[in-house]
Amino acid sequence: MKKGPWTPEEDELLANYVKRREGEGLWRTLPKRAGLLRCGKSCRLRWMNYLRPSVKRGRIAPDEEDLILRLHRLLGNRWALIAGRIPGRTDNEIKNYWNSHLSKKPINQGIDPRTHKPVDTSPNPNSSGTYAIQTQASTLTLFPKKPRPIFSGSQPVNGYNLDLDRNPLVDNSHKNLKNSDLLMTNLESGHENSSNEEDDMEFCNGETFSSFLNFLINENEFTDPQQPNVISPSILSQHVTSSMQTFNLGTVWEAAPTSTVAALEDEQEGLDNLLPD
DNA sequence: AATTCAGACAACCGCTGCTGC
DNA sequence: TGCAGCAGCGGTTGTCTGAAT
Repeated sequence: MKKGPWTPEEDELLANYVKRREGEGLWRTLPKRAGLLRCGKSCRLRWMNYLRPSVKRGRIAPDEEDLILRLHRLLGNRWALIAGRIPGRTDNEIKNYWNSHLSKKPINQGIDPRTHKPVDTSPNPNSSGTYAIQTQASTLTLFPKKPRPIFSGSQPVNGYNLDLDRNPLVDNSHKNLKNSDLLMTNLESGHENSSNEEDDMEFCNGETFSSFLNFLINENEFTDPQQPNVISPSILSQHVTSSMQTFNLGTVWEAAPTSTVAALEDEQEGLDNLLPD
């Protein structure tokens, strides 16, 4: 089994085979059929990241860079999802570009590239829990009208512990969702837990998710002009309400009342435990 | 000219989730 | 319900190339 860089001859063998024969898929048996001394995984990666006709070569344009930054702020290191929004770019390419270029930009601006929030190493006695609001859109406060547990156990998202049983951002008495990642996950999956017979929720499809993501990318609509790094709950709740109408999200989501957001801001204690080392 | 170093990118590896049996 | 096979994902490592010394 050969490893390392691909030769032009190997590229030609693989590309010709995929184009002329069976297309993508059946990667495990493809190398033997195509006459390649590579593992199927390597063939798939080479095709997806380099040989596929739709792959765009060349430098990342400024508008693409801006889009990557915005999507990363929303989605974290979910490179495949980000790549899906940028035509011709692969997850590997975006990941590499982020690690070698973009991750340094926020640092230079005093922003943590992982959380997209200001780096503040000094203790802040006046933080009063607003840290929760400043941890990017991940604190977007949304929950179903008919609350129910969807996730259990620990699930690190963007470097934060989202253990629903211990996470002070989660109102466990109501099992409300208070994280856009959870929202995203449910939007993407179409919500697999909707088999409950008393379930009258309508979960959106991928197209709706795509539209909703487009909507979220326009970050300026969510931010307070006086605090550009802070998602404004009031502005957000207005837009979430409108998004329910615009994207036909049905009765699934409603914005948290302002009082809930205020209550969150009082839950400073224990937040430090959520921070990554 | 030779060597070292850092950046960019390609490729690998381990893991997860999905699907079919 | 459990298992195996598979595709896909994200973190990590390897390789190449050009600049600096």
